Amino acid sequence: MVATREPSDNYSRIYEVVRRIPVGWVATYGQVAAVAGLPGHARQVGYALHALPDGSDVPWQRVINARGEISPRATPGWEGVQRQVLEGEGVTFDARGRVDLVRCLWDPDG
DNA sequence: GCAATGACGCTCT
DNA sequence: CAGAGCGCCATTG
Repeated sequence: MVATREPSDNYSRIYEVVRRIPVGWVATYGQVAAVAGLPGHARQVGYALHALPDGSDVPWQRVINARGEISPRATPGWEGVQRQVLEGEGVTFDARGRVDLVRCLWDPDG
């Protein structure tokens, strides 16, 4: 049943998926989009997370791009903070400052 | 309703 | 592996 779901509802769907990301794991925008039911809408995922208010219960910090890099936000140096936060959760990084997707990539099926 | 923007993804070089 | 260009689609002005 479908249902005329408003555009904002799509955002909620993305938030739900991000909330399902366990600590110590990370997911890519494309993955979140696919799990949320919006394959190919990776951009909208980033757009939705951008609209997230500060203090939300959505760990949007665990969402990164397909390359395992932290997308540069409007706040300069934020990616440095983000990296430390993820490290505190148990996420491993490589010498290039990228997340080890082979080790910490979240598996939506599991 | 049209044009521009955007926390991206993929492919080629 | 790294960098640049093109494409995708929804939201905003």
